[in-house]
Amino acid sequence: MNVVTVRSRRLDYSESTRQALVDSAVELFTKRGYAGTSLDEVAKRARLTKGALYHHFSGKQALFEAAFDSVETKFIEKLGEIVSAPGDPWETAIAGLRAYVRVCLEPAYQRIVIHEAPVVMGWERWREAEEHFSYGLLRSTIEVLVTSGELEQLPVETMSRLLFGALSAGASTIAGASDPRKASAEVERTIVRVVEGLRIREDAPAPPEEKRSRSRRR
Amino acid sequence: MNVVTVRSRRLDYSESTRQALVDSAVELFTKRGYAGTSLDEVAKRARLTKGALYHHFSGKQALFEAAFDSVETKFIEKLGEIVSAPGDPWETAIAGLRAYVRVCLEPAYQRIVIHEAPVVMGWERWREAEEHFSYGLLRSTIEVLVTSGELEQLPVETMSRLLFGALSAGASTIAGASDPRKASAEVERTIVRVVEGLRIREDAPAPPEEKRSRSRRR
DNA sequence: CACGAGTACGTACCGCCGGTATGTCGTACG
DNA sequence: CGTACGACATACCGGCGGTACGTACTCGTG
Repeated sequence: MNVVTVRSRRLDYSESTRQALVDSAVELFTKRGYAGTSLDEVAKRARLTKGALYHHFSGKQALFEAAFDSVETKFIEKLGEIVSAPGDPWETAIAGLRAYVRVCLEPAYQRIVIHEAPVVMGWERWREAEEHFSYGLLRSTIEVLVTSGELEQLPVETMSRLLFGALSAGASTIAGASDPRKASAEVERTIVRVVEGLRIREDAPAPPEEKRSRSRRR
Repeated sequence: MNVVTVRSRRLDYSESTRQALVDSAVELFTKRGYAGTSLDEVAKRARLTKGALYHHFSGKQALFEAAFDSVETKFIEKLGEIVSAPGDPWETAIAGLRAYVRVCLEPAYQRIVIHEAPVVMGWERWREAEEHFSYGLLRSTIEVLVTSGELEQLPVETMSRLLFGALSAGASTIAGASDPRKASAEVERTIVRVVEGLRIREDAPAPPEEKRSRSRRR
């Protein structure tokens, strides 16, 4: 009959239970952290048992990575549209910056992606995964700004790393602040100011390449 | 006789075993991380048992915090001398920056203080502890720069947080780079450039306060 | 010096949790 | 209609954090 095998109802069910497990994991990891969450809890909250969990995932780490992917894809989609929108690259980049700060306020993103992922997955693997998500977005945006002559000629990779770290710290600050709205405004303002400090202004050309401001040596 | 009771030899021994436990914890936490280290291992490496460990510390968390304090005090001392040295505030601050980047390359500092502490201790408690250590130092340095008119008038707290995050990310980048020396040089150069972007240059006074610089070429 | 008390550990054990091995039920397929 | 396989559930193990308790040594006191 159909050359393309129709996706069986059974597979649909299976996929839905897998998604239920991931959703449950995201919730619990967000609330109690990786170490504080037991697999029995995750399974129970999805009205399943640990057996089902170990059928779909090879272990706790794999479950966490699935939760990580889920959170990333959920929050980063819109961000991609923003920074890839047509218009002045500088303006869109700044808009992306502001949007990302807002994403960082989501508890799930904050705890799972920013705080726990580097520890749970290991920094190397986290870095690798981030290439396809928020960091990759930031990096490509910066690359555009540098090649279009808006930003100072600095190593893109390094600059992206530093800015990414600053953004994460800003997000944590906002989340932990007594007045999040005020903190959010300050972080946005400061971050934008930092980036503008790296902007190339044609009215005052930057000093040619490496230049020692003082007689400071070594 | 001595009015002040002399410290008994027994207390000396006790203190030394405590220190041995802390040293062992620092080593193992650095190599295998918090979750990957068992208390039996820590005790065994110090030629003790878990009983001794639980006599000196209330639990695994408390042991970690002791290790955290140990690492911080060990590496931050020299940094404090550097930034509190007399001389041009800008130059000493930059010197402090470079020195801190080097501290961040220490594996123990990297893993325990930067990566695991916020997760293990909880971000709020980590932030509180950092007030007395590296973050406190950075913050006070920035405060000096702002009040002495070297740096742009921005919220000191926020600026410190962002810079601290950028530094941590830079350290991680260096540690994970295939060519650490090159990466280190790039991070230093970029960080310094970022801070210089926030510097107030009297030859070209910055636009008064908040100002939309809307004139932009493409 | 005798002796009780407190300190500095060691030993034995418990409960939880990640992981594994195995069983069971339903569905697709020949 | 039987059978093989996927989608779970159940039972169990080992390791680890934490606790309870035992013990030896020391110190202060009469």
